[in-house]
Amino acid sequence: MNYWLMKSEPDEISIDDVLSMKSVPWFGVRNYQARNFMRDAMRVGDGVLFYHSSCAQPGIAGIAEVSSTSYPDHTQFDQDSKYFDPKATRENPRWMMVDIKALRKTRLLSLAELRSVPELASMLVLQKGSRLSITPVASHEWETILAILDK
DNA sequence: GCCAACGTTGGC
DNA sequence: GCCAACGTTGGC
Repeated sequence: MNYWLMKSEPDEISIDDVLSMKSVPWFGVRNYQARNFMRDAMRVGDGVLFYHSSCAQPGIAGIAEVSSTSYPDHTQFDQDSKYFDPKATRENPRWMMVDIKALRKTRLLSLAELRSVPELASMLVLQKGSRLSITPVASHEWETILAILDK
């Protein structure tokens, strides 16, 4: 079992939005590293820290899980989508996605608070210049965060 | 809105 | 394969 942190702009999809649905297809990822994580490493049941980014209060907003293996992101074929990719074909899809299922909303564990916890200093999302929308989370980081949230 | 940091593109 | 130019991310 692996753990992940996945960023979402709450203006687009917030933890409340995801909670209101059984599962959501994580379309629109257009970064190879992030795609490779979904395609090669994600398994059904993997834990997900749902992170709100590009907003007034960035931070972890909920807990989710991976609910499907990867499959082609249909928006790459849709000319009307902002995620359309003219170089992608149905025979050779370039972008993949998984489904995500929200488990619960948490209190907002802010970026500032994450930075204040020494055990979490290794988190990829906290590294300088980190922009990846999907990053692996070490099991000790996952457990530390759950312990903080359950306190 | 600013801007540092990063990823991608494309000419050579 | 190099690398400058460009576009994007995302905190502040």
